[in-house]
Amino acid sequence: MKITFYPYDFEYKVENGKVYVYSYSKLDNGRKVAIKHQHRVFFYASLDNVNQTELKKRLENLTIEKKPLPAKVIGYEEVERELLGKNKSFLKIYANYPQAVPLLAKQLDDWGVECFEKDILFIHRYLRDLDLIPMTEIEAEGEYQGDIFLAETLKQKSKNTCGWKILALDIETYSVKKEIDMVKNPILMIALYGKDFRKVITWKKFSASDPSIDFVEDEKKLLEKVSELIKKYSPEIITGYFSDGFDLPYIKKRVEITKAKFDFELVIRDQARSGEVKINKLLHLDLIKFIKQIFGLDLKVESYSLDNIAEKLLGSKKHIVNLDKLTDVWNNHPEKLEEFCSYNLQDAKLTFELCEKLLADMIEFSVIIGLPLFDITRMRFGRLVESYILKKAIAKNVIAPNRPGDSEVSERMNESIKGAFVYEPTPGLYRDLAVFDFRSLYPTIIISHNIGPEGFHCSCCQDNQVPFHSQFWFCSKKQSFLPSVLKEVIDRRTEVKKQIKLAEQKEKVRLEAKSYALKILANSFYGYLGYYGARWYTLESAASTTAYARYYIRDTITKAEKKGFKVCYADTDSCFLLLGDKQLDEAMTFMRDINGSLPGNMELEFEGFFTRGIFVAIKGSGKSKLLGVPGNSEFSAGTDKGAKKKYALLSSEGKIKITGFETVRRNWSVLAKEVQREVLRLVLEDKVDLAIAYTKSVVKDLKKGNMPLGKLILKTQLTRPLKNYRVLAPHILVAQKMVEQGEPVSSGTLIKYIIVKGSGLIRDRAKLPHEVKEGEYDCDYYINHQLIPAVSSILTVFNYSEEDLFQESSQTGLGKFI
DNA sequence: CCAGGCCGGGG
DNA sequence: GTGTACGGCCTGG
Repeated sequence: MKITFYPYDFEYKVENGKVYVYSYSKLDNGRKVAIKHQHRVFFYASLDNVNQTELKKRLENLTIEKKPLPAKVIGYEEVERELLGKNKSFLKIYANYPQAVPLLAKQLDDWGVECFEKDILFIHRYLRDLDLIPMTEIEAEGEYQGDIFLAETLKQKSKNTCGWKILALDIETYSVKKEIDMVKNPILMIALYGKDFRKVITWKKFSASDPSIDFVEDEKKLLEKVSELIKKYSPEIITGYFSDGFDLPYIKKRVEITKAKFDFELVIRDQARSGEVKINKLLHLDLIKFIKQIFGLDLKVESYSLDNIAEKLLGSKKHIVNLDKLTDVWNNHPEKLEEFCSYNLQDAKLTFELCEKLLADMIEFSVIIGLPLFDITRMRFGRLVESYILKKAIAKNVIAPNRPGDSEVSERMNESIKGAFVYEPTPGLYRDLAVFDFRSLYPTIIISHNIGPEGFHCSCCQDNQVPFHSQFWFCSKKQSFLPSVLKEVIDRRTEVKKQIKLAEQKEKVRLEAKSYALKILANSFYGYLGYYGARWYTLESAASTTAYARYYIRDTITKAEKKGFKVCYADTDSCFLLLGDKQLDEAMTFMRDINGSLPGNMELEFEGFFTRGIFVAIKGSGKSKLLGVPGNSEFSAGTDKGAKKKYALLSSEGKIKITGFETVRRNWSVLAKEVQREVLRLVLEDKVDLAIAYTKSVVKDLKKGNMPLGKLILKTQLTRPLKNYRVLAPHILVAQKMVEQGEPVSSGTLIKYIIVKGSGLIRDRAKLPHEVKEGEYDCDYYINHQLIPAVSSILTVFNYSEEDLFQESSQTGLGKFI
C-alpha cells in the first residue's frame, strides 16, 4: 500500500544485522506514524597507489572487535568519483552498521589507504542519498507492521509542508541570589502554551483567578503532570527559549532526582558544549540558536534575551516581575504567586509566537539543505553551507574532501587574508550623491571567476592571474563544482524573486522565507572558503574573492573619475558619486557602461540618489580650532582623516539613513542619542545654524538642571560576578551599593546610574537613578562625556569647535544663531 | 600586544 | 552519534 507522510524526527536502529531509519512523521489526517526503511552504510577508500588485490583480500577478512557488534566490511564496489576537480577511482565500502565506519576507516588509514566520507552522520547520509526533504510530503510504498509502516520504497512527492502542532514550554525555578543550581533547586512551575492551549502547573497552593493555573502536590507530580499534558496534546514540535541550555536539561535532572515518571526520553548530546537536547520521537526546537546564528543577522540587537527578541520580532514584551522575589514569595507569601504564574505563561506564549513566526523560515532552510530541522536550527553558517554542498555533491558524483584535523585547524586559524577596500572620505557635507553597489558582489565574483579549490592552479590558465596575486589563477575553461553549486543558489533565488512578484499573499510569505534562506546561503560561501573547519577550505579562494572585489571597486572609481564624476566614498561593494553639474541619467549611463564590461553575472546596481551626505573626521584627528570660513555651500574639514563606515545620507524623499554613528550604543544616554540624531537631521537639511542653536539650547537646559533624569541614565552590563572586578568603574560601585541595599546583582545584570554633582572621582559620584534628586546631575559630566562626543565630530565639519558650543565665555559670534 | 579565559541564554 | 561550539570581549602577563 501507499501512504504520504511528513517526517519531523529521525533515528536509526540496527535490527538483525540490518540498519533501519525510523522517520517519525505526521500523516495527512493529523495522526503520527513511524516509517521504517532500510538503508546501506558505506564510505569510500581512495585507490591511488593502492594494491587492490591485497586491499580486497584484507577487507574480506577484516573484523574489528566492538561491543555489541564487531565492525565488518559486508561488500564493496569500484566506482569513479570526482575529488577536488580530479576524476579518480574509489572503492565504495559497505559496513555492517554506522558506528563501524570510523573503526574500519581508521584501520584502512593505518594501512595507508586514504578514506573519505567516513564521518557523515548516517541520517544525513540517508536523506541525501534518497534525496528526501524533512517536513515535506513524501510517499512510501510498503506495509504496516503493527504501528510501524515498513517502507519498501520512498520518494519525494512534493516540497509542500503541512500544518504543525507546536507546544512551547518554560520553567521557573527556586533560586537564591540568582544562583542556578539544578541539583539543589527544584522547579516551581512549568508553563505550556499552544494554539488553544495554555496551562501553568505549580505545586504550591494559593487562590488563583486564572483558570489555566493547575495545582499538584509536589515537584514530582508536577513533572508527571507535564508529561501527561504533553502526551495528551500530542504536538510534533516542542519549543523553548534556551531550552537546550536550561529548561530541558533542568527537567531531565529533576526527573532523575524526584524519580518522576516522565514519558519523554530527553537525550543530552554534547554536554561539553552548551548542549543539545533531543526529545525522542518529537522535534525539539530551541529558538535562540537559530535566531542567534542564522536568522538574527540583520536584527541589530544588543542581546538575544527573550525579552529583547520578542520585542523586536513580535512587538511584545515579557511581563515585568521581580524574579529575585520568587523564592521569597514561594516560601513566605504564596498568595502572591499568581503574578509569577502569569509571567511564566507569558514567556511560554512569546516563545510559542516566535516559533510560529519563524517556522516557515526554519523549514525553508531545511527544504533547501535537506537535513532534519533539529540539526538545521542548531547549525552555524559553516556547517549550513557545507551541508548544502554535500547534498549537491551526490548528483555531481563528487566526493567530499575530509575535514581538517586538529593540527590543520590550528594552522588555518593562524592564517588571514586581506579584506575589502574602503575609500577614505574627506570629512564634509556633500550634495547630490548617486550611490551604486554591486549586487551580491562576493558570490558573483566567485561564480564569474570560477573561484574554488578545484580550478585553482589548473594547468591550462596560468595567464588568468588574480589581481594583486600574480601567483594565483583559476581555470577559465571548465566550471568547477563549488562555483556551480553557488550559481545554482543564485539562480534559484532569482527565480524565487520572480515568483514573489506574481504570488498571492500566502504563498508570498513562504517564497520570502525561501529567498531569505537562499540569500544567507549565497552570502556564506565566501566565508566558507576561509572557514577553518571547511572541507573545501582554500584560503587562496577567499583571498582571490576579496582581491577581485578590491579590483572592481577601484576600477569603478577610476572610470567614474575619468568620466568627470568625483567619488567621495566607497566601501567593499558600493561607490558614492558626486553628480556635480551632471544629471542623474549621466550617472545611470555610466553604470550601464560598467555593466557592459563586467564578466559573468556581476552587476552594478543603482542604490539611490541622495541630496545630502555628511562624512565626519576620525576621532582624535579632528581639529578643535577654527580652520577658516566655509566657502560656499560645501564645507570641508581640509586635512582631517575621514572616518570610514560612518556617514549619514538624506534621500530625495527626505528620509535619513545613518550608518556607523554610535546612536545605538547602550552606554550612551538617551540624551546623547537624541541630540546626535537631531543634529544630523538638521545639518543634512542645511540647517546648520539651527543645529548649533539646538545644541546650545540643550547645553543651556542641562546647565539649568532642567533635563529629565530619564534621559541621563547610563547603563553598563556586568560581564562577570561582582567580586571578580578589581578596577572600580562607576557601574561597579553602583552595583556594590545595590548589593548593600539587598538587591542581588550578578553577571549579566544591567547597572543603571546617573553621575551627580560634587567633587572627587566620577565613580564616587555615580548614583542609582532613584536616589538622584531633580537637577542633582553633573551637567559638566554630561556635556563633556555625552554631548560633546555625540556631536562634535558632526559640527567640526562646519568649522565649529567645541569651545564655540560649550563654553559660555566663547566670543565667536554664535549669538546670531540664538 | 598577545595568549588564554570566560561568556552567552536561562531563574 | 559515521560530529565534539564559537566568536567576541576582557584580562593579566
